[in-house]
Amino acid sequence: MERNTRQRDAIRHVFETIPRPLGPYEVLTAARKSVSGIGIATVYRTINSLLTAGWLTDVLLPGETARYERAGAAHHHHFRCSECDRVFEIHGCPSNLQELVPPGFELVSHHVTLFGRCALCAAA
Amino acid sequence: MERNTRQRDAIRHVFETIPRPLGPYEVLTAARKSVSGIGIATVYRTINSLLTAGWLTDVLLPGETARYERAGAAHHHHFRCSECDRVFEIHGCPSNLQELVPPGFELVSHHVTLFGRCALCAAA
DNA sequence: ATAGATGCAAAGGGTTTGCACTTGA
DNA sequence: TCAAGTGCAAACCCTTTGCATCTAT
Repeated sequence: MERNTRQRDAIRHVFETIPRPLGPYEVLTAARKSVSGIGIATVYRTINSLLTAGWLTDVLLPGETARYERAGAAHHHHFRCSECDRVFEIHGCPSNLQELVPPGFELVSHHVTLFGRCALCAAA
Repeated sequence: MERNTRQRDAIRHVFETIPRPLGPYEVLTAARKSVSGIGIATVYRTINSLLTAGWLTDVLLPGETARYERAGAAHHHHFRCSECDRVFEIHGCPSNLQELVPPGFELVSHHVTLFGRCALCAAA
């Protein structure tokens, strides 16, 4: 991540503009609006640099390929709408995780995903 | 899943014998002990039939490929040891999940994975 | 000028599928 | 017997990599 290129600007712009976790092909499609010839390999390479640089974090939902979002937000989890497939941030954590840990086990971190219908889909 | 074959017996036997979530290649390796010529395609096809039949369920951990275990156990979650990579069942659920759900959203199900060190690795 | 970045295509993992052969009922 | 099941290889999807070319600096 040493040079500024049109491609990297475009990819960063995508993440700065769309406020939800994005997969590589979503990033590609959005970035092509600024740099039409950009390739998927560049998207992957840039995502990986931005991860290493701490500018992005990965959002790993069970059974799905990785999505990415801007790093820096407070610790949070995700709600995935099974109707529209969008992923939303949720704030706060389950309170009694330590109680679930078997004796002798050491809890380091946790991952929570909620599934259901988002407000828009539930209203419809 | 209409006929009983040596291959299917072997695969069912693997799941009945090894009491933890297994990936397709782990199943292949274990099944080859009974049926040496069994192929990976048969493992995948059989796993998918057993899923459909409700005899297996999938265990999806964030950022990993699917594992499978015998269906029928009570609702549970998993603890993954980051040292030995084994996956353990944990019992009980976080109690206040509903409080995390944004207004208007409808919670249908949830997924929790805990990470850390298992009792054996923590003791070492 | 030149090392870093890009685009393409090929190569890798994991999973599925087409097809001829085998086998359980 | 003969349709269901199997094994192999090819095909797919997602991701990474090799390489010739391009481009910020």
